Amino acid sequence: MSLQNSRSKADQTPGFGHMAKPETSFLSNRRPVHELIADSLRLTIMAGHHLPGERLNQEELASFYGVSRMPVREALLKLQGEELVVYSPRRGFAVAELTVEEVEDIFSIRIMLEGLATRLAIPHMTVQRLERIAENLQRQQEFGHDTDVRLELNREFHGLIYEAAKRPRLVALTTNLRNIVEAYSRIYTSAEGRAKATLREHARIFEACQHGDAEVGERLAKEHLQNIVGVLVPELHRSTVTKDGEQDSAAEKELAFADAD
Amino acid sequence: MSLQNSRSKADQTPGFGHMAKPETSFLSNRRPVHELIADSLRLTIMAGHHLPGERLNQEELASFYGVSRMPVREALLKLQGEELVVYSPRRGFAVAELTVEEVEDIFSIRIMLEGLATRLAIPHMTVQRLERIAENLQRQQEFGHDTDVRLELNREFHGLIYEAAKRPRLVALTTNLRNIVEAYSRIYTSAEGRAKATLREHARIFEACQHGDAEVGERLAKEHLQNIVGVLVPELHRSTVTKDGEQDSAAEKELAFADAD
DNA sequence: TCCGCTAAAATCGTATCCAATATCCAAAAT
DNA sequence: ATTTTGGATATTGGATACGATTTTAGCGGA
Repeated sequence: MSLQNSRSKADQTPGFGHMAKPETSFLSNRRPVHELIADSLRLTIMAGHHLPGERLNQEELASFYGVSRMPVREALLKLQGEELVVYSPRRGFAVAELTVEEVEDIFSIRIMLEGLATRLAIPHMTVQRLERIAENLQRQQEFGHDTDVRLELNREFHGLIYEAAKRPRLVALTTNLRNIVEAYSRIYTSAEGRAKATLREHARIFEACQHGDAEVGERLAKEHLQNIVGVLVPELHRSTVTKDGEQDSAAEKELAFADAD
Repeated sequence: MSLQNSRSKADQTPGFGHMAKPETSFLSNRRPVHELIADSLRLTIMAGHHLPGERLNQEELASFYGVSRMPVREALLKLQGEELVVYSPRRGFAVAELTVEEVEDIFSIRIMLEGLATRLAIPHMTVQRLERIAENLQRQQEFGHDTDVRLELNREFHGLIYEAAKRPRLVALTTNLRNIVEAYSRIYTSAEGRAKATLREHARIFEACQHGDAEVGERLAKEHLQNIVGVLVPELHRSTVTKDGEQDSAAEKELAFADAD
């Protein structure tokens, strides 16, 4: 399991604007414990530290975080709303498990929404934003060896673009959809040569942003995601379907995830 | 506040398939209390019985439902994940309040997603499903006078179509987006002559389903939603912006919602 | 191997308690 | 008359303890 995590970049409380709090070291923070736990759990699930299907024992989590069960339950409920965990009465919570079809489903939605977001964003590009994106691309080249860092930079890259669209709901949705499939995307990012291809595709999207060409940007963004599905889906099929067409055991699934890291 | 509500048609627990429970009269049900409360609150918010921005007092809700505060808080957390309520630390929960821009944002997403869902659904239409849709249309003509019933039938109509697309995630997303703007849609549905226009548009979408014409169906579904925004957005502007360009007070907003019912 | 039974564990909810923080209203000051 | 301040009150966030119910796991036997 992950260590205590205090970075709240992934903070997506949709409601009131209440920020500018001096961030402290986890349990001494002003934010409610259930939010900190929700954020931490979200990140560990996205990072694949909790495997899909894994049961989430409330007592265990409570003692791990050093809190009572109540804020843990609250955090889990919130994550249920985000569809990162599933809930079954009297059986509790488990990390959401996606079929290959659901992954495809979600990606096809992402293709539409992120294509739209890119197209809407490009006309609003400022010099400052382009600089920040360029700097992100630089870091992608430098530090893209570690999967965790690469995915983090990836989120930031697309986030910087989509933000410019000035469509908070659209951005929130794409973020959520990305979160849901993030654990599965790790399989893709470790695939042969895809890291380099991703970098190339990002660079071309950036060029479209520079040139202000919204149509091209949209097309490239869509193709980018399409390429990911194209590699990811066969890989998922390969790692979750045995010769007799049955699902893998949890152990084999764990293996598939382990070698993706 | 609304009475205790036991219809769980809008039940959209995304996780495990755990249905087929004999529905009883609210608190004597087997389902966890926090789920029942979440469902009830979701419906009352969608019905506009809790106005946007209204604070949701936990103690009050607990005593209203005759339970302790814990399941109420859990229900609120879940609804926060669905973006039907917003949360602010130490201040609690309030019904989510959308700006006109956010309503437009959400509708433009709905147009894409529901257009896609309609197109994908039409090739999978069965005779049984077409019959059910036809029967729904019949009821729309008969019982469409009451806004609540009309919106319920509306949900069912589109739900029946989208279901056929066999894309559970896509359907779940459209359902959620619809839920979020439902309270605001009430303003639209009460607008002059829109009820009849909606019926006509539904009938034409149904014809496209019958003829198996996916492209036409998609176009009609999109136009249908576009027509709704076209009426709704000016109406929202009219009812939330004063002559000097400032926001209305809560009292005036309540009025605007009241005459929409 | 496959049942069926029992024991252990986990969930769900109540009740109660307390600290921290908002909220509200009245008094004071500008 | 409006704004500011102060303090009482209400509400939230969380701990803790307890009980009821339900899963789950283990184990012995056919």
